[in-house]
Parts: sequence; structure tokens; C-alpha cells
Amino acid sequence: MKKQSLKEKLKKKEKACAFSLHRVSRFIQPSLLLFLLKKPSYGYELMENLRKTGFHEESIDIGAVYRTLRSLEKEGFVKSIWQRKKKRRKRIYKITSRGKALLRAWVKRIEERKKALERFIKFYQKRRQ
Amino acid sequence: MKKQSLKEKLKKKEKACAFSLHRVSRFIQPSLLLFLLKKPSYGYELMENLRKTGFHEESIDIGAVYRTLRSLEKEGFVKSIWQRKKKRRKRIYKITSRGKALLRAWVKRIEERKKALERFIKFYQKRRQ
DNA sequence: TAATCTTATATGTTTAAATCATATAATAAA
DNA sequence: TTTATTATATGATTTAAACATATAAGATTA
Repeated sequence: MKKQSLKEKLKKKEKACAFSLHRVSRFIQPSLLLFLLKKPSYGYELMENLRKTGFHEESIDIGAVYRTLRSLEKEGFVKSIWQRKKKRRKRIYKITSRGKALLRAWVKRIEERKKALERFIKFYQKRRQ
Repeated sequence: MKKQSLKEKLKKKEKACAFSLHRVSRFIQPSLLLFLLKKPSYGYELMENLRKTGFHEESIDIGAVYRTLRSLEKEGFVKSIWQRKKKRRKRIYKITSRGKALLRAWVKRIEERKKALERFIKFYQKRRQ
């Protein structure tokens, strides 16, 4: 169980400083939209992509992935159909034009965020004795 | 009431896409530690610094600032004393060595995070038609 | 001088989402 | 035939962000 051991390691790290440093904080949503921009996909595959790409340093909560997909669909940012033809049934998601617009907004935000992080690091390096 | 109007604007923006894009997500804590690394300070001043530096694009919740300071103190990352000599009583906070270590951990995390955001943006620009 | 604004600290309540846990079921592998 | 993997889903708990309000003293202004 690779997932469990990683979580335990993080938990230890967290206890050492009593403050959680490992929150994902709303990064699942834009990540899913980004993968879906590339090609239609389904929950399980998307979760594996999340693991591989390293947008999240920590283990992915599969429940969060499915819930986020459903809520994105409810708001019209993605659309799903059942695929039952092949060996396994899969709920295939496609990004909509509204979803693409949302992703653009996210990218803008993420660029701003990146700049803020850069400012933070610079500030730190300047003031550090 | 400048604060209020800003919040309302953000609320509208949020409603437009039904997903909140404006969360601060644990950035108050490292920001406070960073300011305190520079010099001892107090809640109100720290909040004003947060506004000015633009680490947070959005309005600062002053309640969160005070609560974060208290919790940092509870864990030994900062230490406070009351200053009553001047016109107003202020609770002056100083960063401790444990706090400095925590900030170092935060900076590492923030650097990682920055890289993740960069990867995200690159990925977006590549796959975008 | 009374009313309002700014500085200053603090906490109560609500809402959102992250985290943890578990359920189901079919196929693949041991 | 038992276990692992693929696949989707939701219940429960915990955390923190967001919103709201309280207090009080000094500064400003009407």
C-alpha cells in the first residue's frame, strides 16, 4: 500500500511542526479541466494523471476526484457519457466551452499566484540574515 | 467601506462561475512569519503589510490574522508581549528559532509549489489549440 | 461635545472543502 | 479461489476559510 505509507510520512512531518504543509487547496479542479482539455477521460485515469504529473506532491484522494467531476458537470463545465462497450464501464468526461473559459480564468489566477510566490521567495531571500 | 466593496466584487465574480477562485489557502501563516523575520510587529500592522505586499490578491480577514498569530504562539513559533507604553496597547510578536525553522520549511514548500504552478502553465500552453 | 473614523485585539458562527473511510462490482492475476 | 487492480461512488469527520460582530481607546470632524 504505497498510498498509505506516503500519507503516514506526511502525517509525521505534519506533527513535527503541528502545522499542515501539504494541503492541495483547490488544485484538483483546474488540474482535471487541464487534462480534459487535452482529451476526454474518466475518473480513474484522471487520478493516475494527477499522480504522474506531480501537480500535487501528495497522494490523491480518489473520492475528491469523483466528487469534483460531478460538481463540474452539475455546473456545466464538463459533460459525461457512459462507455460500456469495452471491458469496463467508464464515465467519460468531456470539457465544455464553459469549462474551457473556466480553465482560462484558472490559468490567469495561477499565473498571479505564481508571481505572488516568487515575490514571497524574493522577500525571504532579501531579509534573511 | 473599501473592504466591503472589494468582497462584494469577488462574490459576484465567484457567482459567475460558481467556483471560488479566490481562496487564500494557508498563505497567511507563512506571510506572518516572513514579516516577523524582518522585525517584531503586531496584528494590525501585519494585516496592513499583507494588504500592501500583494501576497494575497484579496482582502485580508483580520480575524484570521489574529487567530493565526495566537495559534503560532501556542505552538512556540512566535512569542508575544504587551506594549502599553505608547498611545495604544499592542501585542508585539517576535519570531522564535522554531518559527524560523518553520518558515524555512514553508519556503521550501512554496518553491515546490511555484514549480508545480509553472508546470501547470506550461502544460496548458502546450495543449491549447 | 457629540458623533464618527481609525487603530487595535478578539471571538462566535457558518460554510466549504479537504481528509479519511468505506461500499460495490467486475475483471485480471496469483 | 483468493487477492489485486480497475472503476465509480458516497458517508462521516475535521479543518479552515469566510463572514459577522464585540469591545475599547484615541483621532478627527461636524
